Amino acid sequence: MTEPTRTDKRQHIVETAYGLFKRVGFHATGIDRIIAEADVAKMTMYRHFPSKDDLMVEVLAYRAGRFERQLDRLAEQAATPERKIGTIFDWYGRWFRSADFHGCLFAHALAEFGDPAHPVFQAGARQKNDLKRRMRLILEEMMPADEADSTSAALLMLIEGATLMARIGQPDTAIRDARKAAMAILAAPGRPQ
Amino acid sequence: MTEPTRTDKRQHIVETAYGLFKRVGFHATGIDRIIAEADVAKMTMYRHFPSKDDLMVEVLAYRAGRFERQLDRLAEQAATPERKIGTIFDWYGRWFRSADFHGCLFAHALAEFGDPAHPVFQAGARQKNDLKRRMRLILEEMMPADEADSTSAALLMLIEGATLMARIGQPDTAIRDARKAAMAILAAPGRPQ
DNA sequence: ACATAGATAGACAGACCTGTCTCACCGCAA
DNA sequence: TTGCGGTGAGACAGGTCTGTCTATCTATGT
Repeated sequence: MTEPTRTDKRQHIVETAYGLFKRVGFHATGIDRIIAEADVAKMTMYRHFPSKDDLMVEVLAYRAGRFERQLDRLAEQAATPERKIGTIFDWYGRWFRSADFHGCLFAHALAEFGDPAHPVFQAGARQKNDLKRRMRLILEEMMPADEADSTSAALLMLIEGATLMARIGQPDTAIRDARKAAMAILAAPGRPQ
Repeated sequence: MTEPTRTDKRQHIVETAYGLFKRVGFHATGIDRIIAEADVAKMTMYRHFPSKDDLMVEVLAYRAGRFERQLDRLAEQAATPERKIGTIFDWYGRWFRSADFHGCLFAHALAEFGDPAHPVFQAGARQKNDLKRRMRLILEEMMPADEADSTSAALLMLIEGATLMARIGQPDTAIRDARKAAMAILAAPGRPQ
């Protein structure tokens, strides 16, 4: 606790920017609005983050970390691989129904920044690859590695598609249909254990 | 052919803007850049489109129309419902591999415009609902209506997720895994015909 | 009490945004 | 040749963008 204020302010800026990027968008959110809502000086923000790009990357990293920790906690409560996958779909179902659901910030980052070399694009892509890897590792407990790879890809696609469908109006049917499809994929022939 | 120039210019502006929105993004593309690339006067653009919002909606409508016509043409060449669904996945596979693939413009519109009341958001949502309906009508030829509804939702999710995965670097595995998952869903138990 | 170091508020610069307006130009009819 | 409707280019207005800078305030150590 040598410099509590510095850390608090930094985190406060990140969380405020997160809320704005989520609700308004990356390009559509200006620095002035972030500092006004966070109630900090512009120089305070620019001391912590050299540019808006850096702030966006930091917001995405913060969000990704929180997401990973929540899934870790849920996974350790689940006994079987099937249940671990189930808890991920559970998480998404609750998220879709939450009051401040505005779609996936990482998908939005990929949409707004078309250049694959841009750090914001890469931060978005990283979270998708991380989630796929998480599911692949779970699936490798119950199927061969190559099958786990393609199956984790399919589950990720269902999740991303469901997030988009939830965004355009049907959160309940989106998670229900995604879960149903996931069950069908996991019970696919060739691995009828 | 009473006013060929007017129509040509209008269409030329739409197509130029389409390329820029696709490559650069909606917010990141300025009016000045559109008119420069289309080589028209600013007033010419504003005579055809009262605002940038109107232009964006028109671009999305143009793109949606072209997409629908392509799928119509492919569908009428396919005999069975399974093959009709297959041609849709074929179309996406070719698109993912095309040189100017930059992800789904409709999904990007949803990402950039968070307000569901915004006409650009609605144009994006409309294309997703239209594609789901198209697949639902095909599926109703081979399964009960309620099942066709949830199955078409699942297929749409796979397609949207595959588009996202193709965007972050694996177009070939994305379409292959999506198609494999789609087969598993269509062959799901309870309808083993 | 005083010095110092860091944080703050807000003005400012320069670029870019959307959208408007003016004025020159061009083809065509009489 | 003269008049006219429509199109062209580009200046302009007013606002917003990111990022910098300066001057003031605050807190702390001695």
